[in-house]
Parts: sequence; structure tokens; C-alpha cells
Amino acid sequence: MARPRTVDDGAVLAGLTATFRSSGYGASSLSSLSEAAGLRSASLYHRFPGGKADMALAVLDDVARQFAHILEPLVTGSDPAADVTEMASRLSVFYSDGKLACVLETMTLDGAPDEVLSHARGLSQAWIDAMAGVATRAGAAPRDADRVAVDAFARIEGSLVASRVLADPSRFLSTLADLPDLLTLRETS
Amino acid sequence: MARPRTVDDGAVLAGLTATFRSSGYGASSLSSLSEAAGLRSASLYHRFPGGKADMALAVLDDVARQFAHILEPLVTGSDPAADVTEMASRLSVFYSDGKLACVLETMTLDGAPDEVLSHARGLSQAWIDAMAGVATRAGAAPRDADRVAVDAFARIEGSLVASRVLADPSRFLSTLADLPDLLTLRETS
DNA sequence: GTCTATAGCCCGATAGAC
DNA sequence: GTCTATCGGGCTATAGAC
Repeated sequence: MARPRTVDDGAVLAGLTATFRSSGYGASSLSSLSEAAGLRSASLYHRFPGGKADMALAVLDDVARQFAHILEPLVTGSDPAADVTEMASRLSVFYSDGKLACVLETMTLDGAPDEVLSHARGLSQAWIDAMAGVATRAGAAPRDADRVAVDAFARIEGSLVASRVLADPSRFLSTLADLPDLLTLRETS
Repeated sequence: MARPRTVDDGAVLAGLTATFRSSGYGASSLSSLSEAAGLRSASLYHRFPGGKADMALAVLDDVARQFAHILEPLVTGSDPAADVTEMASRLSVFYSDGKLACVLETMTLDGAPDEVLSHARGLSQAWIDAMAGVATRAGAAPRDADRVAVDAFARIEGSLVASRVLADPSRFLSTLADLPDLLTLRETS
């Protein structure tokens, strides 16, 4: 990233991410991506020679970087319930309190190339593994830890879908609030 | 539907549904819809003068009809837990054991027209209302009934997303198995 | 590194024969 | 009621000036 660029890398990625996130892979046209990124399509092809698939992979790489931050409390923390609360807080920022869709959901629709699908799959699995890890530290048996981690993943994704379909993001926030109990096996919900 | 048609109405709708369901609204092209329906695009325009939006609305109408059947046990039954089990069984057929996406999820992405969005929203709400109704009959207070119904909706949608993203439909089936306890407030999960 | 311009194809949609 | 043929425009992608 040493060479001068008239449009900031981060701004380009942010624009591409926003478009893929809200429209999905197949419905994101190059012109919509170009407009959101602030670059003409020819310039996008200069940065992403593989075209739309390359852009999607770069977006997923960037999302992976953001998730590394979101999940960091689960890896470095020592108080499982507090660590999950902190992860939930960072998730809330990432999803804008439930107003934004999950790129893992939207990007795996349409006719996304296999490489994009497997990338999204790996990212989801890493997220689940991190949540299973904190459940294990909270005292869960490996099978239970994996079960509640996948359950947490499904509940988060489902609450985002419900927030969009019902046009009411409140379900996402209450799901986040339930996560500490769910992942530490103090299931009250 | 008295006039002769060389291609069966049901087959056309089934093809359109399959395409919208797996690709979403924006990524479903007229050529893909045409191929799935078994009709040339000009013939599709004859049946659906409003174009793609008309086709999407017809698909949602058909889905509403199917949901009337899926939800029928909740309305006519007398044993809440058994009624939810029967609904879950019919849902499993509709979603092909978790291998098919939810048209309510995929159709509300992309640039779907407002009419399509509100149609999908109404269908989701009817589903939730039916589930809240059975929870009420199981003894839940109105607030609790609505809460668990929305929760059930979100869990079902989330398990379908998880099934797709993780390429493992088993989460959908275990979510269905949890529904009777969830909706009758015997929460063990 | 980004731009204008354009290639070639596919898009949604329509006209008119049968 | 479905077809072939076609319109204008948007699509992904590339060539070449600056």
C-alpha cells in the first residue's frame, strides 16, 4: 500500500462492502459497485483484475479483519460472560444495531462463485469456533460448546433476517442481550 | 383458469418460485425465470403484464396459499404441542429438510419493489400471528406469546441461513424439533 | 492509477405472426 | 396463449490516453 492512490483503499472497500451487503452478490452490478466505491469501473478492474469475484473476496477478507477485532475479547479475555458481552457490543456496531444485513447471508445467495462461498463458509466457521471456545472456557463439554455456538450463530443471523423482514431491528438487540447466558450455558431464554 | 394453456399454471409458478427462492429478487433475470417456468419471456409477460414484480407477487400469493396449509393445524387443532409438531412437519416438507432457502428472506434483499417487500412482510406477520395464537392457547400471556412467536420465526430463518452458509441442513431439523417446547413455553433448549 | 470510450453480450420489455 | 424477432439500454470487461 505504499504507492499513491487518489481514492483511499478503505473507502473503496467500504463502498463495495455496503453494496454487496445490502444487495447480495448477484444483484450487485458493476455500476452500483463503481458508484459506491467512488471509482470508475475500469479503475476497479485495475485494483481487482478478477472482476466482481475479486471484489467480493476482498470484501470478505476485510470482513474477516473486522471480525478478528470483534472476536478478540473471546480469545484474550478471562471472564466468559463479560467477554461475550463485549463481543456483542462490537457486533452491534458492525451491524449498526440490526439495521444492516449480514454479508455472510447475502453473499451466499445468487450465483456467487464457489470461491466466494467457501470463503464465507470459512469465516462463519471461524466465528462459530471462537464462540465454542468461550463456551468451553465457561465449562461446557466440547459437544455442548459446539452446539450452543452454532445456535448462537443461527440466532444472530435469524434476528437480522427478522429485523429486515419485519422492519424492526429490536429483535437483533434482544438476541445480543441473550448471548452471554446462551454461550455460558446459563440458558434462561 | 378456464381457458386452455399449454403450460400448466402450477408448473410456471413452481419454476418462478424456485428461481426467486434461490437467487433473490434482483438476481433473478427474466431469462432464468423464463427457463425455470418453461415459457418464453413474451409468454411470461402475457401472464404477468407487470413483469418481474408481478411474477414475484404471484409467487408470494402462492407461498401464502401454501402457508395456509402449513399453519392450518395451529388454527384448527386442540393440542398446542401436537399442533406445533404438525406445523413443523409441514415446514420440513416446504423447506425440503432445510435444503431450500426461505423466499421471505431472499425476496426481501436486492432492489425488490416496495409492493413485494410489504407483501412479504404481511406474510411473515401472519405466520408469527398464527404461532402467537397457539402459544396463547398453551397458556402464554399475550406479550409472552408474541415474544416466543417472533423468536420462533427468527430461529427458523436463522437455521435456514446457517444450513446454507455451513452447507449442513441438520441445524434446521433440530430447530424444528425444538419448536413445540418453545411455543408452548416449556423451554428446555 | 484513473480516466474516456467502447466492445459484445444480456437485460427487461414489446410488436406482431400464428 | 405462445411464439420469433427485435428495441433500447445496462451489463461485464477491455483498450488506450493522460
